[in-house]
Amino acid sequence: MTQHATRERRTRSDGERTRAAILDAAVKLSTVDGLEGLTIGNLAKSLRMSKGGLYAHFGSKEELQLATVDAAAAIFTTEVVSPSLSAQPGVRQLLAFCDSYFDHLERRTFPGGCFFAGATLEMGTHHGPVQERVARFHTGFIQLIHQYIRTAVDNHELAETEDPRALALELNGVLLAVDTNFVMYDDQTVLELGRRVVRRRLGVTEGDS
Amino acid sequence: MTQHATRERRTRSDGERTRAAILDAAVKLSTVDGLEGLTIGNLAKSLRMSKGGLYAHFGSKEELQLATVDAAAAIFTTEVVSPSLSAQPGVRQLLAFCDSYFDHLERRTFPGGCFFAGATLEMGTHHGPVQERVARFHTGFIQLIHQYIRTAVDNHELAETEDPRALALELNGVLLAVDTNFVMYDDQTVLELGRRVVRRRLGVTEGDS
DNA sequence: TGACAGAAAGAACGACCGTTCGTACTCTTC
DNA sequence: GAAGAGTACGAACGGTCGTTCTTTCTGTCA
Repeated sequence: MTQHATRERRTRSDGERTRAAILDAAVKLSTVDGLEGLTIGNLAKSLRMSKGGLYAHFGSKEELQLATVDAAAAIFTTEVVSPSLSAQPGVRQLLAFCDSYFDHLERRTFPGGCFFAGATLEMGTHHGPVQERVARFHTGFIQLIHQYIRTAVDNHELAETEDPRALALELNGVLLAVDTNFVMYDDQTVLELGRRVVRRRLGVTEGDS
Repeated sequence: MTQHATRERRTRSDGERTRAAILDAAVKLSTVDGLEGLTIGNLAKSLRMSKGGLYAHFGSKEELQLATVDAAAAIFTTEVVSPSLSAQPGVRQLLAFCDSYFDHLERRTFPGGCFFAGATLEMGTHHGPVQERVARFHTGFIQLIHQYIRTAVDNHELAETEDPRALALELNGVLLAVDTNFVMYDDQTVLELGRRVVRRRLGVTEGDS
């Protein structure tokens, strides 16, 4: 029995670099035009390469979309989830999550605002593998928020009557509303408003890190 | 000087009926595929008419999109705004607005969830006449919420320290989060959760109409 | 009733869509 | 350095996009 029983595709170092560049452009383009509005032609043009060349890395548009979701998830994890994980358990983690979210909007990580705000709404009614991938990530980060809230309740930082599901919905809502307003009106002040609203809701007094 | 100095296009009664049918289908299709994802071919097919026939009513896709936004705005006004206008001034109007919003989601007025939640996010980065039309409507209903809040503060139903802009952002956020979850997971229970959250935030006790 | 204009069909246009293919180049490995 | 596989190009495919045009039909009104 040979060691190539299941033939694995070995990628070359230059190919790996190109693939990363493609996904970087794909994530950015899809926050502007949506995951469905993302086209091979536009993507190729923005990278100054041929459409055929793209198919050396992705066998179909759906594969490209799936990889784009994963790439966006990785960026979101680095910029928003990770900072919250390394904060003090409880309310500080909730605060870090929301603040990091506003920060990643402010520094315009994605030119079209939050990738997942757009993707969840866009793919909500488009059932299939791409929707499932988006939903799985969305579910994951909502559950993370739930966990932060339960910890905060256990730590007596939040009232025992606090319903994790309700508070998570409220926080998720503030993030969505801030994103929508920021993108539509290019309004910087809504970021500060969001930070204030979150602090007030979590009972965090000014001066806390 | 003749009475036809500026030639006005007079629509026939059957044409008016068709136009309404087109817009009805266009609104529904665009909540699923987006305003950009809406195509003349799909629209014609769903109406069992020809693409050419559509151009008797709309000279371009942009005209169609603008008319679609207006048609959606009219439906939204009827189903969500009007019920709130006829409620008692103050908190009851805020409550009526949110409740009517959840109701219009629940009865699936639009198959893809809230038209404007999708349209604002989709058109946010697509500058042009269509975005302006969407933005104008969005601005209008946010300002209506502001007004409701100010009235509620004047009526001492809400604390004087309440910041209208902040509360409007919170309520807008809850609506957006409920819509997103409802569309993505087809989850009925999130509607009831949204109703509870809004009531708690507005300090409305159970039993109020 | 006849004339006119609106409504609708259907064919056709160039452009772009996702995808496939044959070919040439180049990085990696023996 | 030769072999082989990954990388990339560019042309081409059928299909759909938005749009235009010509033609036929029909509601409206003098």
